[in-house]
Amino acid sequence: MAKVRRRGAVLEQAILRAAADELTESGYAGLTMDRVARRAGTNKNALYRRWPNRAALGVAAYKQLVEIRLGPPDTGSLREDVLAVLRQMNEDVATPRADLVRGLMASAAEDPELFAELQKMVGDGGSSMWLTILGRAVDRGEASPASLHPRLATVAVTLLRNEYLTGLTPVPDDVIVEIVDRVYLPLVRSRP
Amino acid sequence: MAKVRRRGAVLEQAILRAAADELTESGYAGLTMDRVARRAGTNKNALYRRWPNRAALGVAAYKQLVEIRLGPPDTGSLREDVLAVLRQMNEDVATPRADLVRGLMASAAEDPELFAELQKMVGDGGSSMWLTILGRAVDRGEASPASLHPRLATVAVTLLRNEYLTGLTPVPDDVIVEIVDRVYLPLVRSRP
DNA sequence: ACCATAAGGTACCTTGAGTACCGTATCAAC
DNA sequence: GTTGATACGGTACTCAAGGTACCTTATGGT
Repeated sequence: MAKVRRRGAVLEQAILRAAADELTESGYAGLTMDRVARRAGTNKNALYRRWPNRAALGVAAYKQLVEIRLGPPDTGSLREDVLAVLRQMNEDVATPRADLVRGLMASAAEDPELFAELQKMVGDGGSSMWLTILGRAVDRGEASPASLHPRLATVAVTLLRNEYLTGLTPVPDDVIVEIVDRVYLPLVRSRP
Repeated sequence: MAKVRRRGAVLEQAILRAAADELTESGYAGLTMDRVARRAGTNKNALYRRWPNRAALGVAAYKQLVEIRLGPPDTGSLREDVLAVLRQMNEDVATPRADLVRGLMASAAEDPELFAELQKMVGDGGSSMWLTILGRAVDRGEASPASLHPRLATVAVTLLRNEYLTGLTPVPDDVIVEIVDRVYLPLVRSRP
């Protein structure tokens, strides 16, 4: 019996891979320690040696899933840039992912450190990206320089995130357009 | 042994009361069927005869907690009105309640009907109240008539809700002021 | 070649959701 | 009253899943 025994980083990656797969297939509810262990071809010990509990593994696995970040679009028009980002996000976050974030948030709330980590991935809103997009728009005269403030710049994502956290995904395209045309564009153009 | 046996609505109220108490004391995680039953002086049968599962009971109990709605303030100034509502909300929703909403949302997501009900309580944002506040502001010339649109009117609550759903509560007062002064007021004043 | 370390294997504890049954108080209808 | 359906109380159970304990064995460093 040739039992090649994986160790360290190799095994860790295998576990994370298994966990991420489980997340995408069955959501956070489907992420049980036994299933992940079995799928990774190992057992719960190996998991608990690395993560203190299910929530921590969940967050780590989720991190794998969101690593694929793309740069800001540059269509030459603020409206198109914003629509592109929101639509992209709406696709990424479609049905299974929203459940996932809800589950993780609920489950990680007990551990402040873990929650903070999750927050970085979910709640941040990527303000630097938005400031880039807006910066270009300011140069083109499409937005006021006063709009270059994180809270203001991320209003569009924040509203969309609210939609899929409190509603059912995916968000209809009309809603996205409404957010952009009735809220975001008027806001960044205005003169405070 | 004089066993006065409660039935129907009486018992139902007792259960809901017990569940609501459990929610405020220990959060959604503390809402176990056994505990609620014991606290209400009954047993799980009585619970399952009324609600199909824990999530449904949780939502029903939560409804009890949020029934106390107050009307919109009328300070004579839009800024003060908005600040008052947001600050009130921030107090109401302080620490335990945010966990609660997160837990319920995650747990109710499987049942669309239940989720919709919860959404009405959490996600709605009370657009009618906001339209009232804004309506007065329009009369005073503090806001543009074009701002009388649900999506636009509720932007402030939505941003605040996002804070306490993705962050840890309570939200610092600076954040509330920032939302009002840098986003909401400029938005409702502007007119393209 | 040795040895601490970390795998694998398995069995276990505990909590909590949900179910099944049974006896009995309550209420309505006759 | 007497009867009969309903629904409450009590208890005991199943099942799934998080988390722990303990032992054996492969692995890689010294």
